[in-house]
Amino acid sequence: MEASEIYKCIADPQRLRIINLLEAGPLCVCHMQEILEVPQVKMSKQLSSMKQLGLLEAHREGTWMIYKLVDPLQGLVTANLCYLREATCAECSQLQRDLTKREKLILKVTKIENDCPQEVCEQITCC
Amino acid sequence: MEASEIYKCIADPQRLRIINLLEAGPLCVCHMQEILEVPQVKMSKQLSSMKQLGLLEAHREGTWMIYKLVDPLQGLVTANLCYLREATCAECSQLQRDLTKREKLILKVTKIENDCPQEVCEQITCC
DNA sequence: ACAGTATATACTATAGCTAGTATATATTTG
DNA sequence: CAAATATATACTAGCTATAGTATATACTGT
Repeated sequence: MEASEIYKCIADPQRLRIINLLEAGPLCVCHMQEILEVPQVKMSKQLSSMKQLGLLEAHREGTWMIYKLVDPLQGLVTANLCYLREATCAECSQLQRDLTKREKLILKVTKIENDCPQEVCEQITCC
Repeated sequence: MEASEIYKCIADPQRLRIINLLEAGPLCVCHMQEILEVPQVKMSKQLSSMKQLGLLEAHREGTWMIYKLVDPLQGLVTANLCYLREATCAECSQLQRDLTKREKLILKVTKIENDCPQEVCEQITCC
């Protein structure tokens, strides 16, 4: 994976937000969709292109597809995420807001609705 | 300047090479052209788009246009350059080779031909 | 087997990017 | 002012990326 491919990927704010979310833990498509508020088809296409690129991997759990960052994640991506989370710009604060939204969503689906893949729910109990 | 604009800029290997070169000191168009071996029109267009974006600034010295990175350079750009210069990938070693080529070219135009803008030549004597 | 939910793919239209050719501008030198 | 050098811009064609709509697939529960 060349640096330029990674930059092209994170040059799209939406894709950067996806990486930011997944860096905090695996998620299924519908939850990412709810957090980022994008149409299903767009989310699905972005995820599949990022998987193709080698940044993400996915597995099925029932009807859910759970995506996560490849491990170990490219150092270049990590370095940029770290930088952006500390920085002050419109995009950067969006990333923070997404993480907050993620926390709330996981709590909701875990404790109230119990409508959540195992792998995602477990994040709450173990963190 | 948003992060995504910066990423879109450095997602082009050619533009990244330009930034890499200029981070080492100001250069005129024809010298960058010689180092990167690209047609004049391409070089000129890329430089002007990067100037428009706010990453570069230029001034004229005779028939030469001297470009340099804005000072202070966006931290995000600096951080990525540092990372890439240490990393091992095709693009990264190209950056190193460009810097070497730059050294040689400046030495040549300064000492032998004396065909070099003042600002560029001075880099050799003062470093 | 059927209905419902979650996700992916095919297809199309369109917008944005890039390269290339030709031409223009700015400056210096004779 | 003419010629030479360095750089920029206008215009065009081709390519790539993106969004949207419709449809398909995979799985679960009844």
